[in-house]
Amino acid sequence: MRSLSELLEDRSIAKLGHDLKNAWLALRAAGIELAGASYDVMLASFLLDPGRRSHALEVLATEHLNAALTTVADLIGKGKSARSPSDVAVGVMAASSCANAWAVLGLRDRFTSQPGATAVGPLLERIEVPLIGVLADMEWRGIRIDSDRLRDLSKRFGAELRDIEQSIFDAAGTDFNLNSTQQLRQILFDKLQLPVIKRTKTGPSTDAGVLIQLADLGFDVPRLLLDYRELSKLKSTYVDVLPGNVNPDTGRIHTSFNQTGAATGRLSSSNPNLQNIPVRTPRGELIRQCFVPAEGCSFVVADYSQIELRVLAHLSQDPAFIEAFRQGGDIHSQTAAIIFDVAPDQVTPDMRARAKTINFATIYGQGPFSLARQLGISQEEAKEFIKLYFARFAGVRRFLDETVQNARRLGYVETLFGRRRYIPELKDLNYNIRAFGERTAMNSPMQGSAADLIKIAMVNLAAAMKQGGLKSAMLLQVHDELVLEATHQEVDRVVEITRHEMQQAAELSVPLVADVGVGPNWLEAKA
DNA sequence: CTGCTTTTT
DNA sequence: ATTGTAAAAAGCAGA
Repeated sequence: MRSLSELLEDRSIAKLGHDLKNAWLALRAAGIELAGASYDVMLASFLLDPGRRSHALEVLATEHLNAALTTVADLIGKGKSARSPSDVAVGVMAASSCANAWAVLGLRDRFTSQPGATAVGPLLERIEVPLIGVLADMEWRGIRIDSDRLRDLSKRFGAELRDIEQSIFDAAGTDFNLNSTQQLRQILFDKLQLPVIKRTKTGPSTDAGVLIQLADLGFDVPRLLLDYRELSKLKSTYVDVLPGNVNPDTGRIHTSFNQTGAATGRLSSSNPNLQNIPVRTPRGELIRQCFVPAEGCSFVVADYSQIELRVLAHLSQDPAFIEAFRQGGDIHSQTAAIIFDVAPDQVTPDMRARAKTINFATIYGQGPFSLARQLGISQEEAKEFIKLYFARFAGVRRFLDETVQNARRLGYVETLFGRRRYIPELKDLNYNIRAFGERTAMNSPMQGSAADLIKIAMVNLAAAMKQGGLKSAMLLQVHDELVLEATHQEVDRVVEITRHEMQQAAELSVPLVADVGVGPNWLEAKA
């Protein structure tokens, strides 16, 4: 019989690590299927305090059990000099594994008797632990890409890049490293004497906002550079890298979904990150088109509509907001009609755009200064606008104020389902840190509740598809969106089940709406 | 390794 | 008195 680590090398989808999901995948690679999980120390730690730096077993064991565990890195080394786990003597590995098992049991006892344990229990049992297997299945299945098309894009982007590069050198009158902000500063602000718009800690900023302003003043180098930056980012981060992420055994890309990555309760994705695939620009769309379903399948893409604003409406119980969502239709237009006190059909595109901006500003706890910048109005006007907004949505103002007050008193905020996030910054003596804490306190319940809702939907959807004996499956989660692969036969059923499970994840004071689309690639499936 | 910049929701 | 929008991952330059 072959060792587990040999099997892992065969099927690198199963990554060595100490979380339960990776163990699940490793066992599957070895031909052993777990029936389910009952507890996960890492997830328990995450729910008890999502803000802490590490939830690694050895760190938790040191802290709570005063025990020093041997890590995988201790045994095989790190980075390029790392040896294969199969080189470690069986006895050594066994001893380490036993110590780990002991630590898991000790930590579980510790955690279940801890003060915050009552709040954590249901989240762990009903959401996070059931989600482990769902995510393991998604990672295991992976997603297909059109590598030929990406290589073609790489050539095209490369040629374009060389042209732009030459134009910039001509316009600047000298060659330099376009990727070096230091050299760029010298060209822009010393040689060409362009005005400094904004500073970073280390010198004049050259970020996109600055370049746009300089381009609007009629300067060529910043205009060309914006194009260069977009092209270069997309090529080096996505177009050139994604084909190398294809697993040779499966022909698909297997990302990792991290369940303890974001303090709000959102998932994160890495190796590669498939939650930040471009879409905004025409070139971004070309990249999204390269994500394609298996032969004989279509993508089904389901998006929650305005989930964070709906959560806000529910949590705040603001009557105007709730009524707007119950009416249905475009929420930003509805908001505009309420703020500007006009009939819904009298809302102009500009009014809608302003309403949309301030709706987002509210979700993020944004102040008048940045709202003014975004809307292109004075700070005074922005203050008036915010005043008007909160006069119409007094319930939202009250809710946000109470949330911050309670957070100061209790030290934490909570989502709809009791997921906590501690915010020590609220007590900091530094004004900036405190203001940051206040924004965190306002945003986390909304972002976190939305994360809870889609996780519940995912667990229920996986169960429903299994129940229905469907071959189709979830592939990706992108915060408010699910990407599924459905056989042509099953497409209609998958669309309906997905919509149903997302919309019925919980009963709120406003309807939950999911928009579902079908298509031959990720771009075109998005409704 | 840190800072800057960019990508997504 | 003082900044300035929440949450991530990743590539590149330069020390």
